[in-house]
Amino acid sequence: MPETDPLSATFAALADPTRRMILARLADGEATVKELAEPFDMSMQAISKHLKVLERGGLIARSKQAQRRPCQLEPLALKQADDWLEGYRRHWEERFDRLSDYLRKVQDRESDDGSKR
Amino acid sequence: MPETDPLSATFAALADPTRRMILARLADGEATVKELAEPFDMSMQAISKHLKVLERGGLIARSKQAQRRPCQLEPLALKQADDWLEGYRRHWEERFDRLSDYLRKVQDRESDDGSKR
DNA sequence: GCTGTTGTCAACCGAATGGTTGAGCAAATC
DNA sequence: GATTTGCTCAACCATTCGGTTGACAACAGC
Repeated sequence: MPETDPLSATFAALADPTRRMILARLADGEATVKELAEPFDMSMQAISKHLKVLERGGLIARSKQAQRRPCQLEPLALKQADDWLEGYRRHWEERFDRLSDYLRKVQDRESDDGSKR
Repeated sequence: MPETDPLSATFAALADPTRRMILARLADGEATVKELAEPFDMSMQAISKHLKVLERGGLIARSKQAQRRPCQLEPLALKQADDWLEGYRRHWEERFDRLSDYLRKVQDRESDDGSKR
């Protein structure tokens, strides 16, 4: 995925359960590649690639201490994904409202049935 | 991408500018494949494929009227993506708070400098 | 019953993804 | 200085992606 726009790179990085688990781990604080690879049945090289995808998506930042290359969460990209979703919030809230209306009506009708019985 | 988990399918569907533009169009209301393809310099087959990806991501629903196959936004998947992001909200809010603190400190220091001048 | 419109399916293509193994680098340790 | 540890790079592989073209199905209108 060469020269993609930032938002696409972010969403693409999020579209993988392994990478989302890595992010979950990083939410608890900095970690090295070794530590991140630990829980997975996968080579460290594979994890290294996942980290590169996360980095391109702006989701993590990497530092350098000795031969270790610790990663930390970079929340700005997450916020930008959230900002994009924000533009659609009213859609699911409206849908939720309609659902509530419907449930209320159904309940009213059931109450009527009950009174007739 | 076979038998992916729903959240991954949703994020993957969002990771393409064409598909996000399609969603933006659908936010204004139902549209046919032809109408959706209109603004793009791309075959209708390509759009049809994008729609299939969006459908697999749970982002759109399709009905059937005559030979037309209109699409509409399905906001639940967007909400679920948002719910996932919700778990990280505190991270970017904390970061924002730290930035505010920093800016406040810088401003204080500049005020000191000013008083010394 | 033709003809045009709308849309999908199938096959193909080049590029990207997600994994592997093997080699190698750089810093810490013996 | 030799070895181990932590990590990346390069090459390879199968699969998926994003687009194309061509054929065709289903319905509408003449």
